[in-house]
Amino acid sequence: MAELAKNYDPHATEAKWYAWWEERGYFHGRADDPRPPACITIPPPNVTGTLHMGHALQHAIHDALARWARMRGHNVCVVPGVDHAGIGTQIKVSAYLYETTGQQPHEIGREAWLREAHAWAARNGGGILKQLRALGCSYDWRRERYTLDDGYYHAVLTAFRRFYERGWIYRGERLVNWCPVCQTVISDLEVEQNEVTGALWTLRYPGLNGAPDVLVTTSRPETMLGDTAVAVNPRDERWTAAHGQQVLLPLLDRPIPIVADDYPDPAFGSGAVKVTPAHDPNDWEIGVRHGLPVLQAIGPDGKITAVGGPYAGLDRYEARQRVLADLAERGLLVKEEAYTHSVPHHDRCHTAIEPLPMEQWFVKMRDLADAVLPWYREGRIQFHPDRFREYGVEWLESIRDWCISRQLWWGHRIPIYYGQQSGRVVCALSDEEARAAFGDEPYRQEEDVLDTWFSSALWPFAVLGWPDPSQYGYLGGGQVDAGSLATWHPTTWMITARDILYLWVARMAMTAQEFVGQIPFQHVVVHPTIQTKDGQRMSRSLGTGIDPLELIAQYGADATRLMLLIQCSTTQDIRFDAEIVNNQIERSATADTCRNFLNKIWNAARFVLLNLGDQRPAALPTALPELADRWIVSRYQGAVAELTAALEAYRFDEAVKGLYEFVWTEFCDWYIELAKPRLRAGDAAVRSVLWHVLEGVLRLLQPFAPFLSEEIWQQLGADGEACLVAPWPTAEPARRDRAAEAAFAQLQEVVRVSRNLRVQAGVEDRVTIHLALRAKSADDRELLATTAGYLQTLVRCHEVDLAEAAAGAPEQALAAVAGGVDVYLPLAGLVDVAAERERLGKERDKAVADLAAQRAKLGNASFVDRAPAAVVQKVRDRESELLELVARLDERLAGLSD
RNA sequence: GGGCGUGUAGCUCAGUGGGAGAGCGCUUGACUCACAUUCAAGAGGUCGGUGGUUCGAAACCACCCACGCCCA
Repeated sequence: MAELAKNYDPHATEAKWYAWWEERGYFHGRADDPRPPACITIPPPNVTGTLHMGHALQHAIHDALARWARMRGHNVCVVPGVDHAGIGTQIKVSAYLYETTGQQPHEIGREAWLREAHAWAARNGGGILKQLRALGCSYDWRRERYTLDDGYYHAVLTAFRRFYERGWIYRGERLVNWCPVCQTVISDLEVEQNEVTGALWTLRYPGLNGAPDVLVTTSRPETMLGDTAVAVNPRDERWTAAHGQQVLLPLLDRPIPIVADDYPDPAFGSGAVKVTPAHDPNDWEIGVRHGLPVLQAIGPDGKITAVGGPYAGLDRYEARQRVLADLAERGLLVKEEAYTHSVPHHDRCHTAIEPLPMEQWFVKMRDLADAVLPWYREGRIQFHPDRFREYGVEWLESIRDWCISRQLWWGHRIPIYYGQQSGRVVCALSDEEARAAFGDEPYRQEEDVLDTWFSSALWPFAVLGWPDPSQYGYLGGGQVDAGSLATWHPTTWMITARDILYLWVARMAMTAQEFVGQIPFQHVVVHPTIQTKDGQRMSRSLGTGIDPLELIAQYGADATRLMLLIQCSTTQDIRFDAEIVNNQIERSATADTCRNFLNKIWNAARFVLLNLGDQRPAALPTALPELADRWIVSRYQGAVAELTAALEAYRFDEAVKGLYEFVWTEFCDWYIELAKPRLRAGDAAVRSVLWHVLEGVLRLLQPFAPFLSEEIWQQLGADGEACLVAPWPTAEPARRDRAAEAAFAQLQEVVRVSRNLRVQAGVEDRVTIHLALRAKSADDRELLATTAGYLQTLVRCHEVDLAEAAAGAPEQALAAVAGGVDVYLPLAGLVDVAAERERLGKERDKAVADLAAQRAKLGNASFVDRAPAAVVQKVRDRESELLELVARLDERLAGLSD
């Protein structure tokens, strides 16, 4: 057996074990495996993306759950994949082409551009999946899917056609969110509201034919070029006379009507608003109600159209300045005031959205939403934490139709074909189908592609082979695992950040209901968002992002995983404590803690292996005569039960902290220390306990820190091939020994108190002392008698003088109380009486205060009557304990006064 | 405007009805034969505020304050 290095070096072991696991096929799921299934289809990262902290946390959770399920005997299948990420990729590829060839997309045309884009994605794509291997993720890489692979493309078109045949897909003119930079429409969910400091201008529209002048306020004066009315509230008496009259739109001198509508707020300004149906969602609605014309004053390029007369061709912001200047010149600009308001922006390029009326494709959502609402309401899909279920219900209840067309080339081209002569519209899954449908008539395909989220909404079942698992249940290398969909759908877990609960999770539920008639996943685990130390958003562009690979390089994959999981509670944000200096991680206390923890386990293992040599100890004896053995084995049972419960509740922080506490404090600080003299004495039981508890700890650690646990587990020579497939430890109630735990707790108290006395007395660490103990109860005396050796080891005392309480205190000794035991540290002639009196006096004050609190409770009749008997008894016990403590301290203080 | 989250030790956070906790940091001591990425001891908190429910509130309820997120 090779001796372990003094410190754990993660990098040496990580690559070795990952390759070994993969080579032995441990990550593979097989549909015909009869064990209970467990499946995760990972949220596909963008093909162009790189790993960020959010991914790292998400996949630390994914892999912990996957490994845990594998150890619990499930047939685990984690399907990885990537998303083509429509707009993001199109922007990147176009920028790359422009840089390298100086060509714009329209110059090379759709087909050539797509060839370039596919080639680019093949070269640069899927980087995140490679990085996930560095994190240790045990995914079935053979099954890797891509939203643009043949099978997936087919699934997307099939889904479109099924919706189309249902009559749920329609084309219509609506006000859409147009991004003038990306040159495409985006959905409501891709819009982010940003606070913008702008101004609020008040404009005067002169009345015609005796109508009053109307003052309107706006934050976007340039849109006045497209105004087709002004509106006032019918309840606003100031304007009653003006209903139906007209005002003259300044600059363009166009007469427009004054309409009465409930939208304007009489309390706000003049009570009148300008109405620009083509450029404002509220105005669009007013326009619909009053049959107003829609005049598009701003074009898709963000410039003023011919509608804007003399302003045509100006950029929208330039036009704003010109309009304001011209209005001012005519004396029609009444007021300008500073104004902060939220303005819709595109969440990818952060350009201000321009609402425009356009023909787009929509999906009717009402029926789909109604079909899944019961799943949400009744908790058939379980959310962790549950509050996110209610969050989904609200969205589904007020759902709006989904705009699914995008003016892009990168994506799934909408499978709609138009007959050139008849104008007939046909939905076809292929060009062949379309040709058959149109016969001799020339036809052309719709130019737009589908929203990326339309394709990812099919993810859980599409990656498992829908619509035809015998053909698309891809297993890599041209092979198919036809049973995949039947075996693993519904999947077990969907692990996600909360920002895509609408965008993605709810839509997956709706498509699954429609296409496979099942919930897509049993549990949705919503993890927190990682922020910077100061609570800022982590973002590479802001320079506040942290590269998880850098963390892995600095701390190792296991420590990185632990660091993420130990912070993963039910809160919605995590502040990651790393200090960043010059874009480098200077230090992270949490990461340090986790690395130190792993090093601690490494050294505990080193200790065990050094002492056991090549001999694996015998099975754990049923009867353990030694208290310490019974105690640690019992505590181990507790750790197993608590850790399992924490994972079942998705409390990764509790899981890791519980293990940390057990391993470091109980196993290392107490048990191993006590084991040392016994090992020297050749005790066999201690070897067995050390080995078995350590072996169990490694299995408990495997989901969180797979590399370290595999490395040590292999050296221990445990039964089985790999820690990764070893059975998850189960608590054995027969090994739980509450009496041993209570006895050991009393002993620990004596040790703590004795150590404190040593420090109080200023005894040097290496000096051994004499200790006198006085115990009132026979049980305590027996405990102390049988464990005197423990005190010698843990307190460094050479002799323990044990007697019953009546024996009284030794002369010249420091004193303290540890539960039912009086502890004395005799120091012939060395006791500083004044200091000792002060110390004991403080202790007495504390006890007296505590006693008073207990008595106050017991003096309260309603407490005694109404509190549960057990609680009252507990207070009574505490009262008598404290009473005795005070008496003992008094006695001791009296003894000091001589 | 509506919804949600957060506020506990200097920092990052656990703790949902009955004696205030962890890690880091800090103070003191120790290179003790697994580990100085360590060991031992210690200091440090009107649990955001006010009111209520209760025999009893850090926890439950109401309102308020501060910060953050989502929706409109």
